[in-house]
Amino acid sequence: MGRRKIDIAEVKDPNDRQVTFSKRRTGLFKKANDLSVKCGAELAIVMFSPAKRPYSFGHPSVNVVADKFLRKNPTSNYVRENDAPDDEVDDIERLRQQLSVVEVHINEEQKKATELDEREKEQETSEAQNKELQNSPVLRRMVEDYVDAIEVSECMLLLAKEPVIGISNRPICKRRRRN
Amino acid sequence: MGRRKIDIAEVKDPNDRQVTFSKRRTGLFKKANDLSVKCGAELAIVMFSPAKRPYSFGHPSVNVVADKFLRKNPTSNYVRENDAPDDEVDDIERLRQQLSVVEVHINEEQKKATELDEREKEQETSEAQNKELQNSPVLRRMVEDYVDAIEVSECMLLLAKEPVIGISNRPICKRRRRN
DNA sequence: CGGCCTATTTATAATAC
DNA sequence: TGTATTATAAATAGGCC
Repeated sequence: MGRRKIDIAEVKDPNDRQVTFSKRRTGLFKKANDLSVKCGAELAIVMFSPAKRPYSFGHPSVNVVADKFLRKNPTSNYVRENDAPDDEVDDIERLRQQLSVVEVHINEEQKKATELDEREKEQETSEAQNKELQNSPVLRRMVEDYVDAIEVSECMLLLAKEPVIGISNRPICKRRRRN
Repeated sequence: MGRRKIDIAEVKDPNDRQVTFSKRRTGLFKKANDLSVKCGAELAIVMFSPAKRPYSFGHPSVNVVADKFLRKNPTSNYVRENDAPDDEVDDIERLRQQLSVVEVHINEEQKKATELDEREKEQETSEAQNKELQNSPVLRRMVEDYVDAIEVSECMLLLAKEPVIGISNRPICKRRRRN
C-alpha cells in the first residue's frame, strides 16, 4: 500500500520500525473503530510498541470487553473475584483463540506460496528449472507448514464441536515428521 | 475499498452486518499480524461479533499481552494475585488509552467535516444556500464535537505530561454547554 | 514523533456460487 | 458462513517538514 511493495518481515532499521509502527497502529485503531461502529461489535486492543510503550483501543472500553472475555477465558495470571466453576465452553473458546492465530498464519503461507508460484510462471523458466524450483527446500517447507497448519486447525475445529474435558497443553495432533 | 463508497455507520441488515463483520475481522487480524511481525510489537485483540461470539488474536498470545497490560492498568474487575502498589505511571497510561479512543473520533469528525466542505464546493451553491449550510445544525454539531474532542485530548495530554495523583473518573475538562 | 503528500499496494463492497 | 471475482475506496511506504 505504498510507493513500493513490502514484505511482511521485520523492519530492521529501528527508526524506520518505529515510524511504521506508529502509522500502522493508527490504521489498526481506525479499522477497529470502523468494525465496532458498522457491526455493533465490542472489541478491545492492547499492544506494546517496539519501545515497549503501551497503547490500547476499546469499544465500549478496554476494561468492559476484557472483563467479558476473561470471564469466559480464565487462563491469565489474574484471578477472578468470584471464582465460579469453569464450564466446557472455556475449552472451546480457548481453541477458537488459537484457531484465529493459526488462520492468519495459513493465509500468510498461502499468499507466499501463491506469489512464488506466480513468479515461476512469469519467469517462464524451462521445465527443468521449474521442477527444480518446485522441489526447492523453501517451497517444500512452506507447503509442509501450510498442511500442518490446516491439520492442526481442522483438529481444533473437530474438538471444538465436541464438548471436551481436560484438554492438556501438549500438541493435540501428531505432526508429520520433518526429515 | 469496495465497489461503492460506504459510510462508517451501523449496517442495518443483520445478515449483511454479519458478513461485513467476518470480512473485516479477517482484515483486522491480518493487519494485527503484519504489525506484530514487521515491528516486533506485542499485541492482543479480543472481540465479540454482532451475534456475541468471541474472537481473539494475540502475539505472542492474548494472555501474555493481556497480563502485561493489566499489570500496568489494574482497572478491571479482575484483581491481581500480588497487589503491588500502583505507581503514577498507571494514571498516565490510563489517559493514554482514552486518548487513543478520542483520537479516532477526532479523525472521524474531521473527515466528515472535510467531506461536507467539499460537497458544498462541488455543488457550487449560491452564496445564500452556502450560508444556510454552514449554519446548519448538523455542521455546527460536528464542529462542536470536534472542538470538544480536541479540548479533551489536549487536556489529557497536559495531564499526561505531569505526574498526576488521584485522578477521578469525572470529566477532566469542563465541556462547553450545548444549547 | 506526528503531519502532509502521492504513487502504489491492499482491503473490501457487491455479486454470484 | 467459505470461496472467488473485480471495480473501487482506503491504507500506506517513502520522503519531507
